[in-house]
Amino acid sequence: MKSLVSRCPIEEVMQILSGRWPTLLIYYLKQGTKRFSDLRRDNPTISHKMLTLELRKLEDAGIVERMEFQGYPLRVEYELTSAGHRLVPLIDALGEWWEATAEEGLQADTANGESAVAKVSRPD
Amino acid sequence: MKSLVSRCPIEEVMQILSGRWPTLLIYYLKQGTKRFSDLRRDNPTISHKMLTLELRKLEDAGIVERMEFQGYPLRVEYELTSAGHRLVPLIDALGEWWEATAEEGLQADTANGESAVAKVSRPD
DNA sequence: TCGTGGTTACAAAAAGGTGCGTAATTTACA
DNA sequence: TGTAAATTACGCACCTTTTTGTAACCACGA
Repeated sequence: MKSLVSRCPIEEVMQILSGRWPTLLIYYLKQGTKRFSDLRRDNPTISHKMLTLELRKLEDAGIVERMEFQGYPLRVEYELTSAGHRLVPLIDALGEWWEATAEEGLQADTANGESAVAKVSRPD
Repeated sequence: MKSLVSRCPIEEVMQILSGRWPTLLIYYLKQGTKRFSDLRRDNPTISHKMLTLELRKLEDAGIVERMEFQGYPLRVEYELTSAGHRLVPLIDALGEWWEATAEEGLQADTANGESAVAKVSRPD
């Protein structure tokens, strides 16, 4: 699933953050340490399997730390690493950008139609 | 496209930026106006289908503007909207965060509050 | 038996690739 | 003079690949 042989750091981050779950999980984890079952409650639509996969991915990326405590039943806690915490404001900024964009976008400059804007092509 | 009924702006942005192409296309488009065929040359591994789909998505999101010039053969140019330009530094910040993280991540740290509890690593 | 965190096998769904068709004009060529 | 080919930016149908969901199973002790 990962070669991560990309020369571009942006490609690499997006490989990690892409999809519905990563940013959502980070969102919940920034509230503090969470157990596996907490995260499932926070986000009831994620499947058991996806949650483990996504957490593993975030762990591998150094965003989340997994702590396993022996005991019965088994207890595992997840929390953001310091890198994970530094990521949070960047993600938030994207959300804010989107909100701002959505507002301005209400007066849709996308005056679509069959005939597009009359732009004249230069002779070439 | 999708319902986009998400209450969370972050979920919405990620829906747009997720995947290999959106940030890559934005990257090339920040260099200036590009034609469809330019973008294919910039990124030879994207299929024409994907390119149209992704461009349409970015257009719908208000990130890219599509300009169609009549003439034969048809000519279409794409460029970032002002919102698109404002997005660029946010994406760049993610890339920088990743680079910084990758460096420090070589010694996978735990700069968080240390619980004295034993931490057990997963078998694998 | 239940509950925790996790794995695996199989099935369904989504994403993506390939290749053909199309428009309106110009050029290529017999 | 007739016509076939090429051009650009796609849409569409079909098929493969990847991702995700479902469900069953595991360990352990209360």
